[in-house]
Amino acid sequence: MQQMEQIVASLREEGFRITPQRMAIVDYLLKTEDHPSAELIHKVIRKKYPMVSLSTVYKTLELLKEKKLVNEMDVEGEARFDAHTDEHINLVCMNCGKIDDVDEDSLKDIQVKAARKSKYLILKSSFELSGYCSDCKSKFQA
Amino acid sequence: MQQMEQIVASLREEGFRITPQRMAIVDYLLKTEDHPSAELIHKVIRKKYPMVSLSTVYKTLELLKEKKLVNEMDVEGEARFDAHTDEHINLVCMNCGKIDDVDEDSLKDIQVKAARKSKYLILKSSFELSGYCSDCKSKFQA
DNA sequence: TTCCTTATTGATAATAATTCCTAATTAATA
DNA sequence: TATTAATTAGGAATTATTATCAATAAGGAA
Repeated sequence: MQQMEQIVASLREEGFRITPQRMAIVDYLLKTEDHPSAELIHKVIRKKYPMVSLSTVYKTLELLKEKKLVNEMDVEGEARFDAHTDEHINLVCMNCGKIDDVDEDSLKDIQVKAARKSKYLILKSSFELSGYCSDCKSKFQA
Repeated sequence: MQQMEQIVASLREEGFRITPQRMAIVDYLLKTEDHPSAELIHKVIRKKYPMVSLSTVYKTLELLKEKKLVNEMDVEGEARFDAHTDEHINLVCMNCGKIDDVDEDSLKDIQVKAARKSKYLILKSSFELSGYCSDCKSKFQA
């Protein structure tokens, strides 16, 4: 679990400016358990900080992604973001769109094995399972 | 490794028609080791069968996806397709865009564990590692 | 603090992947 | 072969994302 100060330090260190817009986006991403889209981040943040534009949200997410401070994932053609950057599995509900995280230590081993077999230099990982969450599952068993 | 006949049978069984367009797309996906985009599938297929439109490619891929005859994955905002539906890890080269598959038996276990922990009903899985392939890797070590 | 430089922002235009629309076509069945 | 409902072609529409660029403001220097 990373903290605001770490992220701010990491950006400042490389000469990036700490703006209220960036703070707001990072703050929201750290506090939420969701995996929001750029659009949703924009919508939520505007309630508190009306002076944040959608293009700034996109640019900030791109920066955070590059610095590996957030992960990006794709759900049905839409990018979703997550500041929880430890190795984990994303569970995507195909009905309600919710995303849950599941910690799983063995992912690291798999990554190492795959790197060895393939001779790739691995920089990013994404483990995703899709289906129906416990709530939605019941609707399909009626 | 699935065969053409299986796919054709599986579609016909559910009342879907076997059209030359669908055959061409399935045929190409079964023969290639690549993980082509809709655009590329269209381009390649038109050489042999000029009467296939891009929207048909999209619709056919959607159908094949629904019937779980191909998997879809996302590479930098572009959908890529793969008729190799066994459990495996996709290795995506962030430099040349190549995608390799690595078989890994332990994925099934992980899937079962995650389903148990989360109470999700798992329908689809996607294990993806990104980095540099062995060819591109060397360019970054000069 | 005040000024300066330049990264960052906001508004909108541009782009590109995908989906939608619908008349024309055709695979499958009798 | 005739029938008909599924499928297709092609272009328009949609939509998430990126690009553009003048205006603004963060951070360093004086």
